[in-house]
Amino acid sequence: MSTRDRIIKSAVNLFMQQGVAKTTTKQIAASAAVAEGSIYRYFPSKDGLAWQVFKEYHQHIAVQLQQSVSQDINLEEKIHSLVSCFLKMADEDWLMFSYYLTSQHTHMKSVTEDMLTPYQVLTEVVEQGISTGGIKNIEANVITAMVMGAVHQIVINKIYSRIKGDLYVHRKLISKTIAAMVRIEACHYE
Amino acid sequence: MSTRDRIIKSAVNLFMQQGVAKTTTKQIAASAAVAEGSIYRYFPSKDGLAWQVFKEYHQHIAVQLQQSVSQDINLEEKIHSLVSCFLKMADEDWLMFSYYLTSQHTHMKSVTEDMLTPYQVLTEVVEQGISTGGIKNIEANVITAMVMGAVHQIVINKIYSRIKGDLYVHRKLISKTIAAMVRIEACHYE
Amino acid sequence: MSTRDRIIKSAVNLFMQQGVAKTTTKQIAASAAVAEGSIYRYFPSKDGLAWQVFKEYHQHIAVQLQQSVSQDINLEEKIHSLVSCFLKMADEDWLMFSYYLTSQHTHMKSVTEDMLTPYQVLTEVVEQGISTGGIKNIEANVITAMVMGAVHQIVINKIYSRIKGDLYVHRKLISKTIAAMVRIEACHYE
Amino acid sequence: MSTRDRIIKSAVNLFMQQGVAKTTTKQIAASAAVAEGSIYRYFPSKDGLAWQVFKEYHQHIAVQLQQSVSQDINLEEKIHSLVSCFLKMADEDWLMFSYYLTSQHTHMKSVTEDMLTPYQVLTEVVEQGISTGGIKNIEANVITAMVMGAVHQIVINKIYSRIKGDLYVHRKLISKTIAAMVRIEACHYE
DNA sequence: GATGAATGAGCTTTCATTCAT
DNA sequence: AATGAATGAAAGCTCATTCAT
Repeated sequence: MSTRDRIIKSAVNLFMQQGVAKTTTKQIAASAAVAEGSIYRYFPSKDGLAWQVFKEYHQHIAVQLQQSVSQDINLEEKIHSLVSCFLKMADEDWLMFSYYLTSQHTHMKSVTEDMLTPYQVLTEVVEQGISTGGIKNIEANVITAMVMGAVHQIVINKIYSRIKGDLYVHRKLISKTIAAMVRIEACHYE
Repeated sequence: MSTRDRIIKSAVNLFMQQGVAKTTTKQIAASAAVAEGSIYRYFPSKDGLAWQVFKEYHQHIAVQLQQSVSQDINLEEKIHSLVSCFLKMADEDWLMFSYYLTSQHTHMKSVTEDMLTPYQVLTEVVEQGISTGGIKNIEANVITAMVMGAVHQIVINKIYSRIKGDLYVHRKLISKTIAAMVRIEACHYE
Repeated sequence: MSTRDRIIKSAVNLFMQQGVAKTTTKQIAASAAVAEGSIYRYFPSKDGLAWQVFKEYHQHIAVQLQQSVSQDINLEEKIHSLVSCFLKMADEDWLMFSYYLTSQHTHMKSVTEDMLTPYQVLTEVVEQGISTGGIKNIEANVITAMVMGAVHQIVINKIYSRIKGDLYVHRKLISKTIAAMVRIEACHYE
Repeated sequence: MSTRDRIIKSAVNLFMQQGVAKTTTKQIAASAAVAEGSIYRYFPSKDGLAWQVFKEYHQHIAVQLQQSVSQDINLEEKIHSLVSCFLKMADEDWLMFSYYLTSQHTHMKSVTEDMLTPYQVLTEVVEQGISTGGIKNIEANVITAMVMGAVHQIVINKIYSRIKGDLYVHRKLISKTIAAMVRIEACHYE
């Protein structure tokens, strides 16, 4: 494990336990068994470290999601692929995944238009669904939000210990539920 | 507006813009037009202020949600009441509401069993639905998570400017979608 | 007990336990059952209170000591009177007395020439002893220091719990010891 | 001179002039020509610094006193050794010595049983004197207090400018006086 | 005389960052 | 590449003091 990776792992671990602000560079250095100064050879600052780690993983997730649906044609298949991919990633690197989810609010302002995001991948799938007629409801942003939230909260509730064990086992139920969500027809506002 | 309320409003405003850690007591005091020391007459510390405000509003939401469903018998009615109440509260006090949602991760560890939470209110409604047969799926915790997440994300995406305008207008679509979610039957795991 | 006296008693009590610096006006007010602001009706400041109380008691001791020897002619009688008076005062108002002794270092710089001090009273007795021939040693300041220190330390060691119980019972032994001290002849420095 | 020693010297100097409470860490840092933060690399806090310096010197004195009498057999010799050692130390490092004496009241509560103290060394000498018959009076704690006080006050009165110049020159007179003190026979209390 | 909320200067302490080694 | 002592800006917080009631 490289020095850089040791720093990342130690940092994310501490960030999750205490938050970025309450985590000191001294703690990170001690946990990674490097000198405090060494952090600055790989990252511009503590906040820069927090951001860079978020950004890399954020984009990693987006790429994985995009690849997971690349072969699918059918909407239901796409949903299943996305959900499965998402849950598998959460199970496989729980530390990074939970850090990604809980630190979103902090970093979202810094996400620029040119970056590929999970939200964009999902939006694209939904919009394709609308254009091909599989999705009747035309309020894409509301649907997309609800779908994304539904899956996110599964992970968040595991962080809060309201759900235990691997999440991948729930992929069918979750996919089915989401399939039902997108099938809803548009409402006429009174 | 009392000194305490001025402090709360100024603090939450700054917390939302910069996060708790990056907000200084000096800023809060200046914004509330009180002396820095006055913060400590009403709150034990900056973090204590952040927690207390979260806690009060968290419980306020729970109570409002509980009241909103108290008259309903039908499951669909309950869902509609909860969704409407939730969205109305978000629209009415957007500042507090968005602070509540974005600071959840920080404060959830400190929530004790004896506190009434929105999650509890929703869980109760879902479990009643299961026991009365309206909900077929018996994985209450997964359903509850997805439902909660779906509604939360609506608000979060407004914070991220992915959704614009009042949220209350979407109550019918959201309620209908959630009604569809809970109607899903249980899956048999392979 | 007047408000002023309640403040003094509470303050001195706290000063002894924690030192003047670590004692807050809030504590004094709470202990004296008055409002914080009321302290300032009787004293100019916290440090002013500490000083004023010291000064009053310091002079009170000096006056008592002076009176105690006013009738005595014989040197041994004078020593016995001073010692007895000193010990009796310590026993009678232990709180004030121990405050006086332990806070001396802090306040000594502020003692002006015109104030009557215990040290002056003792010096006078010693110098009379020298001039009447009862004391052979002419290094008055060294003798006086040693005599004063011998008696002081009795009280200090009670503060440190190295001596227990009333001090007045030791008056004979102490007087006798001091009588022996002043009887020492001068040394010729090599 | 090491960073730590520069901090100690500057701190003690300021503590003597103004007291610990009125001395700021800024002043210490400026006087020692180090950054404020550097104080905390060597000491846990300002009070911790005050205590640690006291403790080290307190124990240093105790060790020196113990060594000074280690070769002596005769009681009078012991007294002379202790007095000479004590006065020499005062003359040699006046700053530390006067800090030690004036800050005793503050720190005495924190002295634990396992620490070697000057008081213990003196007590041992007195008790040996009693057991070997050189000291008739069996109230060891009263004698010890008086002897200790007599020598302390010499130093204190120099702090108060009541005595000028080196103290070591007075060693013969002081030793002789103390020898007379311990020779006093016990009193029968009426 | 008494109160105690409000003040704000100034304190101790922390800690991200630098840089000589 | 790695170190960790030194830095010093800036933070949270305290608390003596004031003053309208």
